[in-house]
Amino acid sequence: MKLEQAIQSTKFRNEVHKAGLNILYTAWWLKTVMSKELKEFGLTHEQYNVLRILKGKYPGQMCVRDVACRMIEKSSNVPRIIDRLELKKLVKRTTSAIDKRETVITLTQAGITILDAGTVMVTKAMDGIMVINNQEATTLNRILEKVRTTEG
Amino acid sequence: MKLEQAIQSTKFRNEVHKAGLNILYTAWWLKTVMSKELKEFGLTHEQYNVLRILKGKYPGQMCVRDVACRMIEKSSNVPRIIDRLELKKLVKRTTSAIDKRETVITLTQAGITILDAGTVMVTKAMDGIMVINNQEATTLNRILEKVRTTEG
DNA sequence: AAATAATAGGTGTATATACATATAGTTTAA
DNA sequence: TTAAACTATATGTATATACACCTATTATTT
Repeated sequence: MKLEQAIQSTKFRNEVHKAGLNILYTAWWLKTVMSKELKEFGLTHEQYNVLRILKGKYPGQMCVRDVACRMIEKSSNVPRIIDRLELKKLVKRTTSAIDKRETVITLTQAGITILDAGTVMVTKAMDGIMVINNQEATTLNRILEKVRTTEG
Repeated sequence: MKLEQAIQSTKFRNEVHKAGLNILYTAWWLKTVMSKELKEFGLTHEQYNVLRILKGKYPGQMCVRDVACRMIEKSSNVPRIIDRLELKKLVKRTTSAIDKRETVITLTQAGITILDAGTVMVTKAMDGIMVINNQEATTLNRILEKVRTTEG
């Protein structure tokens, strides 16, 4: 669907302004698709991301801060997302012996199982809907990173 | 900042997968920049969007449904966003005389004033940070719309 | 005309974001 | 070595998202 139809507007200051709205809308759309796939596993998009990050070091562990700095949305409240994962017994929390300030998060077997199942679905869905070729993706990545040039 | 640094990961299935994450991260980044600009006006990003949508028909009015279908994030709970705008006296709610189910929303003078001031700041910020040229923006728009081909 | 369906908006609940503050533990420096 | 600064995590609050459900009103059907 064209952006004009999606937000019922044709008034953009210029192509750059339109690109900003297009990025926001496409991100919302992607998140919605992912969330729908994850629903059958009782996972939210954000819970899934935390599990995926933890898997990156599995069977090693990560502290809350390590998870947080790998999140796409930097303002995510990781302790609270972990609360919910812990309730569902998908992760375990322990206090680090080396630095008692740190909380060490461990993926449980149930966590691995549900993550792998979710990943199959999400990957299939993404490959099915993001119908752009490799060259287009490379161009997209280049321009998005140029958009963020002034970052930080 | 490169995506790899931003989310401290270099493992992407392919360029398309990376593009998906890049879209999500860039969207979060854009929203963060906008929200910071709007903070001095006591507006959230979403409240600002509702005001902007209402301005599109000003001095005409819009019902809640008309606002909702123009929102970038379609799952936004518009009645509740309007609750907050009404508390700040930036909009007024009245029941439509023609169809008593409809709630008609009107921008107040205070709403127009704060919206215009916010727009100056947001526009300046966006023009300052989105340093891509017209051709790049056009390419970006074309690819993003191709990404969403399967939508609906 | 009465019953049924459809629609608009509001409300409840769980989760997440955004940000401020609190608390415990660690490091540094006077 | 004690005080001060810093760090990691948790917690509190307001707002938003996502989605289900309720109520009032309007449209449709029989």
